[in-house]
Amino acid sequence: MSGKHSGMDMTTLSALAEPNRMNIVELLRDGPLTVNEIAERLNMRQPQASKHLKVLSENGIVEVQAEANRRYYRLRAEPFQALDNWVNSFRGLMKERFGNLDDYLKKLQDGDQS
Amino acid sequence: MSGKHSGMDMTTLSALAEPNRMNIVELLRDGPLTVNEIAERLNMRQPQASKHLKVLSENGIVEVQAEANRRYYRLRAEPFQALDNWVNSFRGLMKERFGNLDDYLKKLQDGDQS
DNA sequence: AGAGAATATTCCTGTCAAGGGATATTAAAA
DNA sequence: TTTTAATATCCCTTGACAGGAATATTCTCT
Repeated sequence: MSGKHSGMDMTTLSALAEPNRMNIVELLRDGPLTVNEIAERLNMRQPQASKHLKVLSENGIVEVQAEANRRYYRLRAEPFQALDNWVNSFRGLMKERFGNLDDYLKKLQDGDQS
Repeated sequence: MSGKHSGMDMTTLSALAEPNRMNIVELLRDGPLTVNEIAERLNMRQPQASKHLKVLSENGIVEVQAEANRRYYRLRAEPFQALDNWVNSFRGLMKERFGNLDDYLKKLQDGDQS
């Protein structure tokens, strides 16, 4: 064998690569929401919302908390930790190669909070 | 309108979500390589390597440097910076919500330098 | 138990992207 | 200019996946 694609979980990336799912993730930044709330705010139909949430769920990006009739979906930390860790493993390489990465990052993280 | 999927470029994610392309990215960690070298080390055929490199190129993940007959592909910093920035924008949220994110991250980034 | 809300699942269909193979392009060397 | 190496592109087929619509499931409340 010859192609071991690092520790980064591919399914996390492909799950996030779908626009609607990305929208869901962005939406859940502000806290847990039910399926209908999600579907409504992103104006997609409920079944599609459920399907996308299922994918996100299967990849550990969200978790469910059943409460009466509703199901609250919330973000989970692990996949973001893993992603952060993976991206940061490139930092050393890029720092020497491009130099100003550190400053660039610091500027972005400080100023840009849209 | 209602679903603006943040500042994170979706194409970067979908480009990285493909196993072969992820392998290429991992391979290019150690420095620029030609198409044939890449194809060879990942035992894929040259045309597929070229195609994947084209996708990575179109998304700014790699850049080309022509040298005589060969074309050296190397990683670019920007997409990783953007990704890092995006992931870090979740950090605050997760820190309060999960508490131990900071320590977890610090541990990972310190120990794991494979 | 029956009605109704909230959510999940199934089936179908269309689209898009990846691999295979052949071939076109570009540049170097003879 | 013909050959040869390196790389890119084209066509075709196939598989994965997302949306649409209908339906099944689960829970709550009366």
